[in-house]
Amino acid sequence: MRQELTARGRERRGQLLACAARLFAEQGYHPTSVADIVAAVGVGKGVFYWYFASKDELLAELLTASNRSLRKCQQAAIAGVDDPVRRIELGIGATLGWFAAHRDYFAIIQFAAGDEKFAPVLAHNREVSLADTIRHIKEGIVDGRIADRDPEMLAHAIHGVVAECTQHALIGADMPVDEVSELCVSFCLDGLRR
Amino acid sequence: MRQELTARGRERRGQLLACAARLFAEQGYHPTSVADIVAAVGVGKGVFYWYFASKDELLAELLTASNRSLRKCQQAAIAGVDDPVRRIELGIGATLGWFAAHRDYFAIIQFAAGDEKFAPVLAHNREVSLADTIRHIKEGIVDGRIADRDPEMLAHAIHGVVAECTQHALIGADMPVDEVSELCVSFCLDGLRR
Amino acid sequence: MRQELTARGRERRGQLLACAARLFAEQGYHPTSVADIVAAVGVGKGVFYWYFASKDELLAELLTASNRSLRKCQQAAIAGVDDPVRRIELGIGATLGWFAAHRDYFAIIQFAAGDEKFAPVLAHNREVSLADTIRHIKEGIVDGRIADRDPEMLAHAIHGVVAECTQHALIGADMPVDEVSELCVSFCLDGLRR
Amino acid sequence: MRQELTARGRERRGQLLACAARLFAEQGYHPTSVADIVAAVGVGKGVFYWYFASKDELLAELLTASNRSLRKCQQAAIAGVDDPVRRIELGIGATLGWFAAHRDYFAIIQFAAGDEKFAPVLAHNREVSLADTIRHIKEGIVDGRIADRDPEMLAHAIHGVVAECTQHALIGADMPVDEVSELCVSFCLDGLRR
DNA sequence: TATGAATGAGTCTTCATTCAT
DNA sequence: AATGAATGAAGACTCATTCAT
Repeated sequence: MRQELTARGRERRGQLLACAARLFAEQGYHPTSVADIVAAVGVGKGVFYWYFASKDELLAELLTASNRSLRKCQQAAIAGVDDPVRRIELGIGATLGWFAAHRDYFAIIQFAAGDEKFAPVLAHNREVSLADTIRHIKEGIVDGRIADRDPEMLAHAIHGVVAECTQHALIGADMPVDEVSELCVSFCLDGLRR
Repeated sequence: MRQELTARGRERRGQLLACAARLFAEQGYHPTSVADIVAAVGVGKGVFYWYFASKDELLAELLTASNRSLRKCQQAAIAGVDDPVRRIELGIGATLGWFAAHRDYFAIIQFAAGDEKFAPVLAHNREVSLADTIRHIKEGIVDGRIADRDPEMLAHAIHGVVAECTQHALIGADMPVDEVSELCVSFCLDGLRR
Repeated sequence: MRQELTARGRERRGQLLACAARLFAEQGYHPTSVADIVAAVGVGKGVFYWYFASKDELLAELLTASNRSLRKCQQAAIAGVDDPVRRIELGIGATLGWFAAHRDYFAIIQFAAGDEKFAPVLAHNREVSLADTIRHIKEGIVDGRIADRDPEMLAHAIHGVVAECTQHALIGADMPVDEVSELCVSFCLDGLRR
Repeated sequence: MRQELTARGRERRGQLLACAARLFAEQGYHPTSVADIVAAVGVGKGVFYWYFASKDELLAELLTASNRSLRKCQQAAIAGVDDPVRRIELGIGATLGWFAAHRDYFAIIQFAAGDEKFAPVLAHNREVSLADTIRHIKEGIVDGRIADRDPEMLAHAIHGVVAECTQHALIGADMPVDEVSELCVSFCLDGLRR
């Protein structure tokens, strides 16, 4: 809505975003009312609508902002690494690390995935992330390091492993990132057998 | 609410359940009102509350019923099979097959997973299913057919692969079950490498 | 919204319509909240939306219903009269009589005329009424009883006279209908001069 | 609010007035927010309240200013004319001409006429204008040029004709002022008959 | 003078649930 | 078993107005 904000404005906006993220993660999106959010920040109701067009828009922004942050993290992790398999390993680690540091977002993303209205935004985010993984896989196949199967499906499989392990081991069981990461990596690279 | 239902009553209840499932899958849980459901069935609003204590309860029932059905399907698939690795393969195939035949439930389960109120029910369902997988994995480890790593994490990894591939390949891309199944199995068993 | 209503339902609907009309006339449309209306009827807020899709829709219905009533009155007045000039006279009288008996509607119609959203509905009502007047005028011209000028403009002029005199003499000054009617008729038929 | 304004101040005030008039005419009074007005002028919200005590006050000012302008126009038209009938003719023409040149105000006045809050202001404006017309009529009656009927009612009738024809022929159909004027005059002076 | 930010009462509307018949 | 009607708490959002700077 607003394009140019004063320093104070940017801060308020950030407060609202952060507060909303926390409340959404704690109580869920629908159970959290705009009134709850502004009360938590300690401002009037109008403030919310000065900075955001709607509650939905705020969530959408949370989604895109978190995705931006996650991708930045992933890309920093693989910067300068040539080996595609190694890039996959590092990407998995970066993703797990990011979620460990931003646990709130996991619940938010999971909610959004189950809602008709936000699924499209998430789908787009996922596409982008997937495309990266697919690229690494294709390079790996060319190099002969990765078995020659449908790269898209393989990418999905990796994402599935990471998502599930994030939820169970990081969010649920609070295991150390490295350990979880190692398990995901070894499962993805070597599978069950031996 | 009712314990004993007439034949007609059981049918009504079934209609409501089926109609609700369809509408929840199409439009989402919250966007579907009780009024929508009874209108779709063509009955008055009171009927709904004759058979269900609340809208939430109906969803919970949908969740447990679908889980019961899925498990039955999985168990039928592995009945009489001794090889644990083979049991895992068959379980994956059965799961994918079930979702292919009950696509509506995928959306419903996904919604429930993102909702504070229903996550517990799902978590329980998942526990049960996981326990099965873990058992197979442990046997496989004892047999020396499966690498000796944390069986719980491995089970989660498998579930993640199946969930993601269900969503992408079955629901999204409408690929044939066998093909998807084969890919999931080979990924889980052999991993990416070679 | 509802199509089939029980007797009780029809009554409620009528109460809401009548109450709303009174309040709109007394305080204006915008200053009257849905809460005011249901409170005046003594029912819960949901009842309003059981019978009407929105506050706007209720007003629209008030507008069309009142128009229907007015037209019925006008047509009853001229039924069986052949002389077009006489029909104009009788139509003017019927219109004034109707407004005298339904003073509330005058304010409502006047409000609606000034609102972008309802002007179209009114415009349509006016078209219909105008068409009648034009027909009479044309017949009068053919008969040689009425001067041969643009019938549409003449019809508008008559409507203007009636509207203004309704507002001033009936609503404002509470003059007897017959007297006002006579003045309108003589003005329209004979003009100012002598 | 302010009594003495700088040149720049007067200009700003004028901009706000003009912009508001345009927006009110285009979208209606209530649908136009103060935010819309200041955005259209390109200033901050505070500016509005520097020059006007409230949105209502701005509209009231628009109403009185437009009335002042209209009256000036009418009086210029009849200046130095003795014949009362001729003065009526000229007044009608001047009124139609003014509205043709200030179409925006028609919608604004029409809105105000239907609003409890502004009707009084308009009523007063109308009184003044009516008084003029009544004076001409009375003189005409004394002269024997105008039939001896209630001058107030006659004045209202004339105003009704002019209002309706303004709306229909000028605003709606965009007919040339002279033509509309001639029709109004002939209707008012001669009526329908012959 | 001017601005961006803040206020908060007030509005419409939805909907799960209950009730009288 | 079933219905149409009723309830009312709760929610998102608007906007005229005010304030700190």
